[in-house]
Amino acid sequence: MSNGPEDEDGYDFAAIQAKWAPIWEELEPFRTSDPGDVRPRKYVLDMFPYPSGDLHMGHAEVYALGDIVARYWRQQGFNVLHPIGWDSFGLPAENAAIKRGIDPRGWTYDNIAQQKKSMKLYAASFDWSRELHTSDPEYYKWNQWLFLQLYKKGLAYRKDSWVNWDPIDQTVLANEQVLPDGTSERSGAVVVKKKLTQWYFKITDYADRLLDDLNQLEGTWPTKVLNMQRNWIGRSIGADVDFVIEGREAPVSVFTTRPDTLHGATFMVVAPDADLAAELVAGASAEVRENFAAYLVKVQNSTEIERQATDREKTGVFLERYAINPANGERLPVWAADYVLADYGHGAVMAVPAHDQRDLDFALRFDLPVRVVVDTTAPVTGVIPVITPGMLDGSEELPDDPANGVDSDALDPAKSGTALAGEGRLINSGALNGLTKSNAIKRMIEQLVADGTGRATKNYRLRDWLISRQRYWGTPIPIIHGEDGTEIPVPEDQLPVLLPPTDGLDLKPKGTSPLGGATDWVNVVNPIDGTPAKRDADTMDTFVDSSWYFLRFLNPTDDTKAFDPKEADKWAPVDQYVGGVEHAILHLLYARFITKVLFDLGFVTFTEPFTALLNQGMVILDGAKMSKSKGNLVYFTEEVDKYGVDAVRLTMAFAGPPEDDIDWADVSPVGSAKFLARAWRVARDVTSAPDVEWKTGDAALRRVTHRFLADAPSLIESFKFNVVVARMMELVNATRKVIDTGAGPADAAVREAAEVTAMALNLFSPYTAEDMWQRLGYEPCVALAQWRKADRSLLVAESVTAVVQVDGKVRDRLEVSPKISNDDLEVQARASAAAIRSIGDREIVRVIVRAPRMVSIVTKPAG
RNA sequence: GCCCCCGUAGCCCAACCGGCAGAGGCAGGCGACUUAAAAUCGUCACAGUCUGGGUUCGAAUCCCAGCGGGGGCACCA
Repeated sequence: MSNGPEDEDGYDFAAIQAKWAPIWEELEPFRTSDPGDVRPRKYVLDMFPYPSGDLHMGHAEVYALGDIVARYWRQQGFNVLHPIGWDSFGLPAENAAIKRGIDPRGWTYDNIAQQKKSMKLYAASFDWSRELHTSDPEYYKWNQWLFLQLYKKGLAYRKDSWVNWDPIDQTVLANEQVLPDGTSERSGAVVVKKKLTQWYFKITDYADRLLDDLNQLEGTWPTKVLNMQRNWIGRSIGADVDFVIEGREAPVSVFTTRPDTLHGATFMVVAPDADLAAELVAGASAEVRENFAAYLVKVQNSTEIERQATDREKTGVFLERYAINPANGERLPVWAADYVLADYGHGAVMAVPAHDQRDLDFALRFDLPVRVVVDTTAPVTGVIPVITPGMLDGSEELPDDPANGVDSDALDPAKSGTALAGEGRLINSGALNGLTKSNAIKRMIEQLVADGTGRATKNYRLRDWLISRQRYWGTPIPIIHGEDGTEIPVPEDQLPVLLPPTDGLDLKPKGTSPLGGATDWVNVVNPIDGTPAKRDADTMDTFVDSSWYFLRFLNPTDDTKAFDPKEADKWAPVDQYVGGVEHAILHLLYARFITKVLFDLGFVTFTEPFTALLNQGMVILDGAKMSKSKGNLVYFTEEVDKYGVDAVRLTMAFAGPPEDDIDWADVSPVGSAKFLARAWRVARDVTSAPDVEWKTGDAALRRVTHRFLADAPSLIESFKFNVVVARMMELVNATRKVIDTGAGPADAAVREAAEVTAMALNLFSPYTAEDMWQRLGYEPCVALAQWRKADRSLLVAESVTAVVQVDGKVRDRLEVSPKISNDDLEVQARASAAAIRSIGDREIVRVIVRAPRMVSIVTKPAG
């Protein structure tokens, strides 16, 4: 679509863009720096982009939506901080550099230049004076500072552990970077396990707070994200139970969420890759040791995909050892099996096959006993009589277990193959018999505590955050390793530890960090005793960079501190964060964690970084995610060239609720462009002067205008951007009508409507809005014009339609005054001929009146 | 397996606290302007809200069950 051969005074988006971009560049209307500004503050933040090339349609969406919010608050009289920067460390730059034999710096900063150009054209209302790049030493110096703060607190530590290994990128991955199908989020390679010494942040120390503080965000974060985070942290409440192992001094603890079923434990299982398994098998026969060794090799060579296939047959090896059940003294055989995870709980479980499907599958496979200890039929069938509270607290006798008349075979897990996971009452469990599940859990924990063989405890699905990467293009870890293996943190006054130049370095993935090859850089002198020492050659996960960038925007050029706590007090936390749902877990969880650490260290006074969150959906095409490989890409620059910035932005807002995906095949940038032209022509056609008295204008149009002024703010605040656009269209349509077939272009209400349209359009399509504003006789910038208050007297309609229902069906409509009383309305409704007709000879039993909208007459059915 | 979200015209989507199912757009039909077309302007809606129950004077909206679609987590004890 193009503007075509228009009359000389037609709408031309290209000309308008070319006209206003340099003027805004000059005026810098969105710079936020005046310390004397007394307006209330809002910090609106859009997730910063990774510069992987030019902007794409996803960027077009997020920056369109974030800008609506930022511009809105400015018009509402707030001092708005809306910064932008680049998340510019990371693997794609390095991979591109390797492929083309160039420096990742060049690639990265070229892309940033390209994106910046597009972003400026896109006219998001950013404060460009605060622009930052995480790959600048001025930024990553403070990543290193942050690392040292965590290190001092014992929250950054090194451990030797099984890690996720990406065989293509030749680097470790955080759990969060392994996709559900067991492949790498980055390279797509099948992730394997490898034992390596790596740096971790102790996020698990914060698991409870990260979980519990989500409640504070209820209502301002999407429910979906809150649930995803809760799921990810995955807190389980249960108990640790200590089992004595024959021939071993220290008991072995297991974690269980079902301590009530302890009497039903018939064996124990340890993770084959846990140290405990190796220790226990050491005392076994040569044959078993051999079997175990072979099994372990098999387990370690299996991929995440293989391991996670839930329907695969259970495997395991008996270790020829026995554990003693602390509840009843029974001897339980100890097995090693890979359905038990080494890094969850204690890497060992008590197996209760009757009430856990995995344990049952294993028991049936290896012919181990199955003992039912919860009668799951009890509450359902009433086989056990009603249990009174007195019975539960022990003051009354519990009834015997009669369990007769029940088809025991169908319920026997050993025969049915289905574990009994449901509620029920305890049997075969000594003192617990007759108790419900929850009471039995309580009672059992009390008993374990009394015996000193167990305690209530919690476990988390969340693991510590693995932050080291064996790659070049990231923040060097500020640690020096002494010859004797000691870790020496680089003194803060020696930061930043600069990345060495790439000259002479082999960036190709080879399993160890390329920085190790920078001999001059790696080899240093131990700052404590002057002996030879080596720098840590790993770099940090780039999620460290983005976990605190919102604070750096407050004083991005300060080289004396990461951020200014006074500025943080003023601006932070972020009032409105806007970004893609793909960051619902990783980035948001890390940023929340780091914020809590900074709070504990006294650097900030808040515990959650993002007060409100808007997650926009994805831009897709024909129902499918856009991707290069599928060849269904829509290009940002093409769309912007074809339809104009304003039309693309408006389309993003109008497509539907922001959290829904936008199928670019379903929406119409052409339609958006047509609407913009239509709105623009309204402003062009206005012939009255700016000082015309609005009151003299067409009353009906004024009502439309003021209803819009009254409704739009709450719609914007609840992110119903699509509805606001629809309402703008309604306003423009109404104005057009008055110009063409009503009071005409000189009417004051036409000017008022056009001005309001320009102000509102500024949120979505700033170029068109600015041009309209100027044509209406005002100086730039419309973005700084304050939102007008609706005139309340114009909000009341002259008359409203009241409906008359008889037995729930609409039978008549009455035009009434909006101020009509319930009584008057009822009188009118009872007098309605249509109502009387449909009532017939039936008796009216009830009349419900909701003036001025509705009267409901209820009759008694005839006969 | 566990948790969450969504089903309204051909399509994208509205509908405040339960109160006239339609605000807006796309596609389409018709008309005006035009020699004609484009552009522009105007005009046109029996979809009864996925299905079945329930609550209610009244249900797209609340409750239950089911069907369909989407998302997150998952051998996490």
